[in-house]
Amino acid sequence: MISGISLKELAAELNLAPSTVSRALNDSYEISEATKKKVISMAEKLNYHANPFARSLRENKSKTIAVIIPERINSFFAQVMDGIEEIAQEHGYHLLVYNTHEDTERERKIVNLLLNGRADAIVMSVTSQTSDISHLRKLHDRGLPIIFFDRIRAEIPTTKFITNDYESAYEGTKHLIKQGCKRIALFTLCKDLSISQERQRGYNDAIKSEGWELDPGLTLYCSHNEEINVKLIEEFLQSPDRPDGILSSVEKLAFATYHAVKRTKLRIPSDLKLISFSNSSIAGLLNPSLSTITQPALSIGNECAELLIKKLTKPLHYDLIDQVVTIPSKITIRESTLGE
Amino acid sequence: MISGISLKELAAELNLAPSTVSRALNDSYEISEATKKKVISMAEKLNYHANPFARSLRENKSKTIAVIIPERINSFFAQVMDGIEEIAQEHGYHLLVYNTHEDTERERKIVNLLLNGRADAIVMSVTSQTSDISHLRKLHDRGLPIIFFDRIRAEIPTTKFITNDYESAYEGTKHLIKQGCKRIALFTLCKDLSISQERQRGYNDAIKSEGWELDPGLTLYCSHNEEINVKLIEEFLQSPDRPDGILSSVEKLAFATYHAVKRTKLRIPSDLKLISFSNSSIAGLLNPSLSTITQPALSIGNECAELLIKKLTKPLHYDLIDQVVTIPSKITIRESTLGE
DNA sequence: TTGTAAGCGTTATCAA
DNA sequence: TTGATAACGCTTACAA
Repeated sequence: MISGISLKELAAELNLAPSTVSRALNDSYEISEATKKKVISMAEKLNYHANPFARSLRENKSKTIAVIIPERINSFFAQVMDGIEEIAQEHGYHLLVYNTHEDTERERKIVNLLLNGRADAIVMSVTSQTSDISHLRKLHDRGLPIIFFDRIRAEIPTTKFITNDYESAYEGTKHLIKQGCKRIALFTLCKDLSISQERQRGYNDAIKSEGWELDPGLTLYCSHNEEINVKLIEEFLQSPDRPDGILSSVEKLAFATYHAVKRTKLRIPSDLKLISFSNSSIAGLLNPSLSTITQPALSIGNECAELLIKKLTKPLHYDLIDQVVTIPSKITIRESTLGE
Repeated sequence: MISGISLKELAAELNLAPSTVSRALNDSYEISEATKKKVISMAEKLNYHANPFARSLRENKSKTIAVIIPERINSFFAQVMDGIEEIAQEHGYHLLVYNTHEDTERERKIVNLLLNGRADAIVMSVTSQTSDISHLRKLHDRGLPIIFFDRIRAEIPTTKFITNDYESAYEGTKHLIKQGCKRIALFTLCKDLSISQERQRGYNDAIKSEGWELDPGLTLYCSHNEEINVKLIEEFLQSPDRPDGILSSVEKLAFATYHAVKRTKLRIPSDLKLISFSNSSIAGLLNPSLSTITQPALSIGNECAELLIKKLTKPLHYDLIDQVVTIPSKITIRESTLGE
């Protein structure tokens, strides 16, 4: 760290007590306008900048929010981050960012790092692998304000922001049915994630609403490895009971599907229709363009930050009550689900 | 911030002096193994975590690096961030992240925020609009270690990491020529950015190497607004002296070109060939798939962080000398530049 | 090998 | 309206 001039030195230069200067800079009512002016102009002249660590130590707060996400190269998480940063910047908060790379061990380490108060609060979306949540519980038990979004853990009693996963998946599946699909598959990452479960429920209920049987073989669990996924999907598409419609619960599985389809003789949408959860701006560029369920990423980020900052600045008036706030997604129909 | 137990309290619990406990926890050679063991186990038992601000204040360093990027929803910057974080985590450094949204005023504010020593160093890529660099100079003059990548400013005497922009643009243009293009356009963001200038030079030299005239009308300066760009490109493609080949110096302009082409009767690659700087994993998914010049984003991030951390931890042995380090890009030929 | 004490740069309490 | 002083939690001379 670079040391500039200190408050004490500034005070000496002004022939004032450090406490007076401190109060003047913090615009205290106890200080005369004349003194304030003098102090401020001298502070500017000498390029004074308050040491944030001394202040944090003294005030017991860091003006910093930690954000933990499972991956960075993902338009949804990137947009949420932008949403959080927008509000944080407005209120003078800084953002400490951590990428877990979908690795629970890494998530645990990062969370433990935050146990020392480096951040005033945490906004996070858990790893798809996370099953043991003792590290999250510890954080919450210590009283550190924490908010979850998208990949939430219901067990931690705090506010969570998600989209209407059930309804979106239901609508998406219904749309595929309306477009003539008879065997609809669900592509997902894992069974454990709450959002995966909700999306699965929405898909299930849409299938059942037609009086159809649920076929467990139509749910494909994918990995985090692009290549493996493409292979997996390709095999699935080559199999005798291949689907004629796919609801992809994750953007990258939709991309993997495009890749896989290229290796087969199938064509989208004639042989296979596809709709996916995705916030990617290039959905419309794919060939054929991809029908999407777009999550309100920016709003989710905004809401997380707003609530958190309210809680931090007015702890008596706001609380992170144990509730799930839902902001609806938007379905955009494009060529990939065009009917015959 | 949440207050846990302090060093003093931990020491009291152990019937030891705070200094002894501090040394034990920091694995000092002065402390006996027996004491160390006792201290560490008690620290764990009582869930002790050193207050980072007290330490920062005392040691005059924050173990934090600030990263400033012009946009987050961009695969290149996201990958660089991942590269920086990888090394930073290894060395126990935290990352403070700021997105300028290509806005110079925002960049200036953020940079001024960092004047107080909140971060030990800065890694940044400037806004494409930045012309006045007094804020950057001030940072550097104060002695804050700063490294630039990609969007660099040569005026600040420090280490910069870039890719071989000139050669890549030259090779890309040459490739278009070899594939039969006669009128090649360059799509770029602005004239001021050093990388834009280098790419322009590469393009220019490739054109001239054929003995062709340089046509200034073939360089298209785009904005940051997607819609405007699509419109601009569409008009360009509809004009009588439309190009038959395009070198796009920015990923998003390639996407905009796909959009624009959709609105015309032109076809890629038969009527128009396209190659672009891009780190997007979906380049191969576009139809036709996009030939790309892929920057070594992860390596750039790694190198930035490694050098910076060396400089921070061993200031006597390493320095951020005024030089530009070049890591080469990789050209991947796909369908968008297929010859007849 | 351990303890004492000072100090990092702030802000808050109390006194003037 | 301003000043003196203590305290936040840590590390490091220096002393024992």
